[in-house]
Parts: sequence; C-alpha cells; structure tokens
Amino acid sequence: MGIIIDLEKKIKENWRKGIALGQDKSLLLLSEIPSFTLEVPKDKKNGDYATNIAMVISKSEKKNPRELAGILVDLFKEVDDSEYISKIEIAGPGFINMYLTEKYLGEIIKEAIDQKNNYGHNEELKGEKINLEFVSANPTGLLHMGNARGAAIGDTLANVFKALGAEVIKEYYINDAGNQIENFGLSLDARFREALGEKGVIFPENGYHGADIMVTVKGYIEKNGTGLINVSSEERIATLIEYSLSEKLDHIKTYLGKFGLVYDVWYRESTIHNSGAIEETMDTLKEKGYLYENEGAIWLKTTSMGEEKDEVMIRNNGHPTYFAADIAYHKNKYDRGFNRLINIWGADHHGHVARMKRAMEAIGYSADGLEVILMQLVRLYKNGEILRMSKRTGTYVTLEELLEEVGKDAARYFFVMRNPDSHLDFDMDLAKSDSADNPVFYIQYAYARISSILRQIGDGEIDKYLDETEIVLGLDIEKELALKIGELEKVLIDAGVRREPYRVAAFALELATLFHQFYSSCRVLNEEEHVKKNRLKLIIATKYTLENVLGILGVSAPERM
RNA sequence: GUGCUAGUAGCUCAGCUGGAUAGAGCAACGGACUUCUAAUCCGUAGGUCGGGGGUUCGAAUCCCUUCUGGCACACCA
Repeated sequence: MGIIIDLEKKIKENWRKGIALGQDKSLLLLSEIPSFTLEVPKDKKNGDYATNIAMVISKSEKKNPRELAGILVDLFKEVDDSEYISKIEIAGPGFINMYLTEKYLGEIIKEAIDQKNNYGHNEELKGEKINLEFVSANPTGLLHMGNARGAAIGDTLANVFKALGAEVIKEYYINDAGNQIENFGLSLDARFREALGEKGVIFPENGYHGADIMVTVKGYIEKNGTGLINVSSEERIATLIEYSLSEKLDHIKTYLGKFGLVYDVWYRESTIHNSGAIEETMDTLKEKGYLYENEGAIWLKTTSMGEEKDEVMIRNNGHPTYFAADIAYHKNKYDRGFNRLINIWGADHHGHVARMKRAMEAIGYSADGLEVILMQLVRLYKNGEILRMSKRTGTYVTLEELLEEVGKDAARYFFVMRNPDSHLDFDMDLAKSDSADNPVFYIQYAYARISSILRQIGDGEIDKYLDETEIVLGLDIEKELALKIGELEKVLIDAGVRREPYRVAAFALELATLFHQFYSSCRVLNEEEHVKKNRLKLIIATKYTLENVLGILGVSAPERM
C-alpha cells in the first residue's frame, strides 16, 4: 500500500480512537462512532486534510460544532501517533483542518523512485477475476469511431484493473452466427455468382451492399478459383462466410493491434450455438418455470422478473434469438471462473442490460457480477463542423482512417478523456495539432522535457544523486508536484473501482500541468548541489509517474519531441 | 406514450456519492524567451449549476415536479 493511502487510513483511524477516548472520559454522549469524511480541501488554505466529524455529531452532542471541534482536537492529539501532522485548526462552520509536515512529501518521491514502473500499483482488486468484453463489432464490416472508443476505454480499464492486482481477460465476442451472418452469406453468394457472370442474381433484401464484400469475393476467386460454383449453395455459402470472416477478423486484429490493443480471447458465437450451450441454458430456464410457448415461439417470462415485456428465446423457425445465445454466453463466462463480467456496449443497447441481469438471476447466476458500461456516441468535428456519422451519407470514419489521420496516441487519449456516458466530441483538427491545446502533446512534452534534463546529466551520473539524504522542497510548486505524484494510487483505485478510466487521463494532464509550471519557475541543472539533488529526485519521480500513467492509457512516452 | 440517460462560464468538460468563496482547458484580452525544449509559463475577464418546490447546520450533489436534448421499446443484433 502506498504512503498516502496508508496515511489517510491512519488519520481516520486516529480520529476514531480519539472519539473512543472521549467516550471513555464521558466527554462525548454518542454510543456509536458515526461515519465522517476525511477529504482534501479544494483550497490549500484549508490545510492538507479536513474532517467534518464535529459537524456530523454536533446535533446529537447538543453542542455547537466549533466548540465540539475543540474537544475533538484535544482528544485526537492525545491518541495521534503519526509523525506527519504539524498543525490542526478549526475553521468555518466547524471543519477541522490538518496540516502535514513536509517530511511525507519526501516520502512520496522516494516511494515513486523506489517502485519505478510499479509505482501506484496496489492490490485493491486482488482476487477479482474479470472478464472484460468490448468492441465485439460484427465482423461483417470495418471498425468505426464508436468501436474505437470502446477499444480505448476497454483497454485502458483492463490496464487499470491489472495495476490494481485483478486478473483480467480481454475478450472479443465474434458474431459469427445467427441472422446477420445468414444474410451476410447470402450477400456473398450473390456477389460471387455475379462475379462469375450470372445474370439476374437476386440480392437479398437486407443484404450487405458495401463495396468491400465485392472486393472480398474477388479476392477469394483470385486465390481459390471458381470451383465453388459447382458445389451446393449451402457449402458455397459456408465456405464464403468462413473465408470472409477470417479476412475481416484479420483486418480487425491488425488495426486493433496498431491501436495498441491485443485481446486474450476471441470467442466465437458459433461455439455457443454448436456446443449445446443454448439448449442447456433453455433446459435450466424451463426447469425453473421461466419458459412458455406462444405462436410457435418459446418465450422467457421476463415480466415475472419486473420487466415490461416477455422476450423470445427460440423463434418459431426454431432458431434461437441473439438474446438466448447471449444468456448462454454469459453463463459460459461465469462457468469459466470469472466472478465479474464487464461489458462495454453502445448506449443503443441499454435496453438489453436489465434483461440480461434478470436472465442471469433466472439461471441462478449473479446479476450484480454482470456490469455494463454504456458508451454514448462519438461526434466528430472537422474544420469546425460536425460530421454526422452515418453509413448512408458516407461520412463514416473507420479506425483505419483515424489511425492514419491522428495517430494512436491522440486517438486513445481523446477517447478515454471523457466519461463514457457523455457524448464525445472528437475534434480531429485538435487531435492532429502539435500545440499546447492538444492534451496529448502537452503531456508528452512534459515527459520529453524531463528526459532532456536527465540526458544532460548522463545515464551513469544520475544514480549519484539518488542517495538517502532527506528531500527538502522549498517552493509551493515543488510541493504541489510532489503531492500530485502521491495521488496516483488513489486515482488508479478510483478509476478502477468506479470503472472510470477518464480519471487517469485527467490525472495525466494535471500532473503535466504542474510539471510545466515547475519547469518554468525552477531550474534543475546549474543549481546548488542540494537543490539540484532534491529537484532531480522530484523530476525522476514525475517521470515514473508519467510513464506509468501513459502506459496505462496506451499512449507512448517519447524521450524527445 | 413508457423507460434509461444527460442539462454547470461563449465552447468542451471536472466537481471526489451532502461541505468552506462552484473549478480546469479552449476561445477573448494583457504580459514573459542572454539560462535545462516558448510544443511552455504568468495575469485579467467570464456563472440564475435548465426552471420551480422540498429535505437540513449546509444542496450543483439527495427527493418531488416541470422543461429541453439523446437513446431504447422486433420472433434484429
């Protein structure tokens, strides 16, 4: 556990001890210790930490908060054995403000330097076995901006979870079965026959009209010839589907790879269909009395679980619905030993969430273990105008184009910097720009500046400065920077526990901002030896912190720019 | 119509599950390079937290109501 978290726990515990002591001495009336906050005040003038304990209990103690605060402070001072608190003040309506000694700032820096690329890591989520499923785009087309956002959020979240000690599997669910694929197959077949000169081919009603599948079909013919025309249409379609899916998947893998994302598991929906998993799940639901038949279809009684309407499981043509397969799939994930299933879905799927949870309960699995992060749409800005993303109008930016245009670093950062449930305005021009307005460059520039200083000292020489002498930071900006470094662990925990990776992106920006401020008012080289030593430690700690954060975000940390 | 979700500075967003004078960045205006990367920094200005009620020591935050966006309500996925 890191020093800051440790310290906060200790302080809180000591307030509790103080209160207990007050009870013993009959100075306080309360019988139970209530919950209270220990927070970092927004305004530095209010100390390093503040607690609202006096205000919380003032009513039941029948004393005014400030008077009570005085009593509490005396009690706290009696029990406090930490060496870090230098001053306590009572302020405002009854806040108790604590000021820390500067010794702990040095401890933070030391911790960062010692732990290097593990700095900030901890065991908050140790024991969690997380299956994180995201993107899972249909392999019948190209990845678009929405998929890219999911990819960035998912991969970052996975990195955060790992930093918190969880076991994480990144999984891609391949929709290679069901209606869509049947349609896809018919479209491929139509294109195939057309390509061989057949006249009057009827193109399926809901077929895939994209030009890309013609290219795929032509590619198949170039490699494998036209022999397929002589086999049964079933076999032909199956072959074309398999060929096409594998081509599309290779393409998807390639570009996700360029995006810095490597999956652990690619799970095929057809596995669920072919393994008997759906039948098994249906049997379970039937046994528990959740199924009934109507108009030739088999329905799930979701209404009995509080949903608005029942859902079809098996259509009257005998084929299971996507929902039925999805239930079996999620059951399968649990059966693989995960205790937490986290899915990242587009907001247009939100109606599916409650149903899935109810279905998990119905088959006797945990509904709470299934979590869904919903993402709002991405709005694309170019040349100051909104590009409506639409396949129809052709304003449709693929991951491929995005990577080409703005690069991996900017793309990943931009997708992660906002909360998933707010619409993301993606400014292509800004993402491309090499200026301070572009947060990615701003952060990377901080890293490059540190690297530049260290380069001038020389690799072999740096260790000379990293001795055990106590670190003394004289200026406010130095202290603020050290404090920010100390926040890393809390930020990672927050980001992981709340599933909000944007916190990591925001932290990176704050850290870079403080560094740039430091840089413009403090010199490192050509300073007196002890100042140089202190500041060097400070910037090395900053460097590791930046490195760790950028690593989690999947953004590169350039030594030079 | 029903449900979910959002509404905070001109723009894009924070606001740590109820705390102190609501914060950043951009845009605007004014400054700073003989010194480790000016791709940077400093300063100024900018607010009816969509509106209205309620809960309490205290509300952007919780409850009710209302308005305005977005999305979902298939034997599609």
